[in-house]
Amino acid sequence: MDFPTTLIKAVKGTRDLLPPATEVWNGVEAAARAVFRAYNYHEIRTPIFEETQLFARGVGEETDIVTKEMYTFEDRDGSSLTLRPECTASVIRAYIEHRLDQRPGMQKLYYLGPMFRRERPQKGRYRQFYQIGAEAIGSESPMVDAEVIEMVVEILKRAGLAGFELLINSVGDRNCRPQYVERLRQELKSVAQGMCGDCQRRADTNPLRVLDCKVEADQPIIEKLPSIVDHLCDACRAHFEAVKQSLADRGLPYQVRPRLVRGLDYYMRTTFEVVHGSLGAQNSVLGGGRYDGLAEALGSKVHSPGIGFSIGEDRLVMIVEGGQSPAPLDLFIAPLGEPALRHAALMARDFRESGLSVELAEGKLKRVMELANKLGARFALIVGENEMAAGRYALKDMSTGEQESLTRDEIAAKLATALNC
RNA sequence: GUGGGCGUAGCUCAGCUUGGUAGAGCGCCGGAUUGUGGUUCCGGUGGCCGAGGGUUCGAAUCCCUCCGCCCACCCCA
Repeated sequence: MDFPTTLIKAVKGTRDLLPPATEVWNGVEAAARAVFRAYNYHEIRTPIFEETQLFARGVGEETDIVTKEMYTFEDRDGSSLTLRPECTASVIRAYIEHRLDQRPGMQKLYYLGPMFRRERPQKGRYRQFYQIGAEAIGSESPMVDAEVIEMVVEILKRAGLAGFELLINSVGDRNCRPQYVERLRQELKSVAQGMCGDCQRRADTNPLRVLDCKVEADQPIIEKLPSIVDHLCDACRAHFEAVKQSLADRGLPYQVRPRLVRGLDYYMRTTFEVVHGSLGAQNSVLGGGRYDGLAEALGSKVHSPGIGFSIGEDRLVMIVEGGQSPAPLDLFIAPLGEPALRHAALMARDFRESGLSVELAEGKLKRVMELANKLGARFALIVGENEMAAGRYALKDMSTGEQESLTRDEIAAKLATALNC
């Protein structure tokens, strides 16, 4: 008998989510769905892969994301497909394709599911990762920005997260941003040589990223660089002020971070991020922003301004985990002997039908009681010959050890009261 | 793509410096207790010591190569 010498394992950067961790994932997702519902967002499910061009156009042809960090492959007919690295482009594509702009009001859509990136994995960053996100399409109002931010904070709270910080910024629009970037580039020409190697390179290739440098020695220089919030055009400044005002009205604490510059071309005006200290180098739990030109870039004939965010679910689960325990088992049934087993199977079905989680296992009583304990059962029900003859069964409360002899109706009533609280 | 750390039981790890044929705790299984769990006690199962090659009488241990995982960088969706 030959056994394979190399075990097949989950591929690099992917992982299995096992119970009881999956309970935490479901808890986070349930919290998100509840909040989405409260804000009148509705779920959209887009394909997990798309034509490569969608992401290339949406994200920017020249970015690292497109050139080397996507899961791109050739289909059998020669077309280039890509596993979605994010969902915003897909949502906008669907919005255009199905003329959702013709539907009444704004489109408020949410999604959740796996995304893919082809990078070296590290803490909180996997090749298959999960995002929960939403897009509000069809309005430029700063009130929408604030509501989206309020909603995402509500999701985090509802999911059980505490101790996070909300960071916001405005990156301007097509008018003022290029001017600011040029200004920054000029400024860097004189100071860049005093900075770290990465920054010297970025000063040319991607000046905005210099602002995000973490090298300690560079910080004094960065402090003196011009800030984007001082270079917004009138319209962008008014928008930003209105967003901040609305956040204040809503009692949402935030910090303005002029150095919060999202890397993607399509972001305009409001950008935001939530960070949490326990995450290591990848400390961002969620990011989002306004993308008023994206729909046009993807071929929309109508102006479809939007704002959205996506939560890194892997990271959120990582910091929420531990606070929640797996769902307990309501009832464990221990039948003794063959006739009791058949009888118990029917009892199990009835209790399950009434909404309880029920497990049933045969074997030596000591053995199955041990199992009941390990499974975290709230109650154990012993079904033996004595019980069947008497029509009264032994119901044991596993936490107190108390046991009483009850009829089926009494058991049902007792379980209902004990478990409904 | 680049750098660093780590691969020994299901899990967490010791053993490696100074080579002598594999350990602990937890878990799992059984017993003390023929129909009663948790605590306790006793016993047991469990390892191609990541893979391949080399040195040696002898390698988990020393050397080389490869693979995998983790962390960080680049970048960030």
